[in-house]
Formats: sequence, structure tokens, C-alpha cells
Amino acid sequence: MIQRSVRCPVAATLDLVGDRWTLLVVRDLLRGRLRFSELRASVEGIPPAILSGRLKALEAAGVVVRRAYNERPPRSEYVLTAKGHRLGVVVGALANWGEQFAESDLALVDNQCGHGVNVIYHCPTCERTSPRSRVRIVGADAR
Amino acid sequence: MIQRSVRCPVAATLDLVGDRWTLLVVRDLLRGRLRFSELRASVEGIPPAILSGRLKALEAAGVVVRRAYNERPPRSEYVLTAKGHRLGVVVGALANWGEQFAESDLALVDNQCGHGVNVIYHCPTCERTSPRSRVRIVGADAR
DNA sequence: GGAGTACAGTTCAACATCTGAACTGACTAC
DNA sequence: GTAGTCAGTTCAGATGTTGAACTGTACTCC
Repeated sequence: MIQRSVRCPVAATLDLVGDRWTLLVVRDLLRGRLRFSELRASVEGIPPAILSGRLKALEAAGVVVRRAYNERPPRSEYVLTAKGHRLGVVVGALANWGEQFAESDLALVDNQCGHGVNVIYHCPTCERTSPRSRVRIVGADAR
Repeated sequence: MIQRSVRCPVAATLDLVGDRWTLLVVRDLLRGRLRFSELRASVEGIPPAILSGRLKALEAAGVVVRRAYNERPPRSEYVLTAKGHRLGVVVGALANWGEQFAESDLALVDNQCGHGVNVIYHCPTCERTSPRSRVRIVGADAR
């Protein structure tokens, strides 16, 4: 993919995942390891050439690792790395928005309490929520 | 854009914003109203035809509204709707990931305390954080 | 009043990417 | 030996993107 404005973290992330398919692959891998054919089935409509290409790009970026589960014939499955798992919040934010504004009958749910969850800003230093209106993207020099 | 799996909120959202440019337009509009030429300058490298097309799609989706600030010659500026502002969390999540894993020297910061913020899951019913590992995407029938 | 500039796009050809369908090659099961 | 599975690859046609140039309206300066 294009290497664009490296200084903006949003643009840098979109260089990797800014297309129709990549985050759907990540969405499904968040549930656990999957084989090529399983991904093909779960990411509905993805052409195998695109899936193959996206998995290579994600592997090169360290988001996914390919693991052989069979030597002969060579068979592999794909697993998210820790870096890949952290993309879950992006997928979650998309899901959260889609639940509210696009037609869908899926939702993000906390396994333990069973309630629907939101994706919000949080300051780990102050250990509290940061309202959307207060959050800005700033340069290193401003910090 | 393509109308795909309407039942998955992630796919539904990506139908609208799943491309290289749209979320960069949203990122810049999060700072306030902007004119066409201002967007062209701030979303670096965007071809005017793409910007024009994306703004039309966002307007049709109710994410952005076009407001005339001059009648003759017709001049307009673009503002996020409430729905559009809620996409800020998606942009935030991308920024958050990019800060950590892509090269960049920008960060998400809380205006008030000045600390860097994260994007996390939160259960509004229990009023507490939901760890990533506990969050699942479920269908309406499972609820 | 004429030249130059700004703004908000549109048009167009070249190029890149995506799509869908078919195919490959290694193996297993019957 | 026939059929099926798996993990992709190949290919032609459709679609989307890019960069450059262009359009029309109006303002500003001399």
C-alpha cells in the first residue's frame, strides 16, 4: 500500500487497514485462529486473490502470523499477534458506530455482564473517561 | 459504495468509510467546519475528484452537511453532523493504534489534563471498563 | 476595464486495483 | 481411479484512482 503522511497516526494506520476488506479479516481473526478457507467463508464475498494479498500485507506488518499446521501438503492458519489484537478496538469502534447508525442487528457485548458496550476515550493517567469534545490529536512538539 | 452484508455493523460501516480517504476527511472535519480548498490542503494528496465524491457520499449518509456561506459565487463549507462526530471514536482508535505501532509523532490528548488517552471498551450499564478479551460481537437473537 | 488570483469543483486519459471465474497441485477418502 | 478438500494462483474484464488541465464565477489591484 501507499506510504503517505507518516507523521499522522491515522493516515499511517489507514495505509495498512484503509480498504474494504482488511478490517473484516481482522474482525474474524479476533475470534481466534482461522484457515484460509475459513476466512474465505467468514469474510463474505472476499475474492481469494484479495484475501491472499491482504494476509501477506498483514503478515509483513506484523499484525498476523502464519502458522503451518500441516507439512504435507503445506497447510497454514492465521493468528493475530498482540499488535493485531489491539486493532480490535478499531473494529469495535466501527461496530459501535454501525450498530447505532447503519442497519444491523449485531452488537458489541460484554461476555460477563451481558450488556452492550461502547467504545470511548480513557485517560490511563487520571484513570477516568475523557469526553469526546476534549480529545485532540496533537504533534510531539506540542506535548 | 457497495451494499454488502448489512447484518454486520463493521461491514456496514466499512461500506461507507472503508477506503483510503474518507476517514481522513472525517479526521479533519472533527476540528470544525472546513471549505473544499481547506480540506484539499489538509488531507494531503487527495485528488479533488475523490474529495468531491467522498463529500457527496458522506452528505448522502448524513455524516456531513454542506452549508452555503456565500450565494454568488456559490461557496460552501462542510460540517460534521452528530452522527459524523461519533465517527471520531473510530478515528481516535486508528490514531491510538498508529501512535503505538506505526511511525508517527502525533498523539491523542485530553485537553484538560494534557495526558495521552486511549480508546477502550466501556459498559454504560455497569459503568465500568470492559476488557478487550471479554467483548464479543453477537447477533440480535443471542441477546 | 483588463490582468491576475481565488474558489469550488468537473473532465479526461493513463494507470492501478478489484472482481469473478476458472485453474493448479498436493494430498485424502471412498 | 474418481471425487473432494485445501490453499492458494492466474487471467481478462470491470471498476476505481491519480494527476493534470480546465471551467465558470467573482473579487482585487492597477
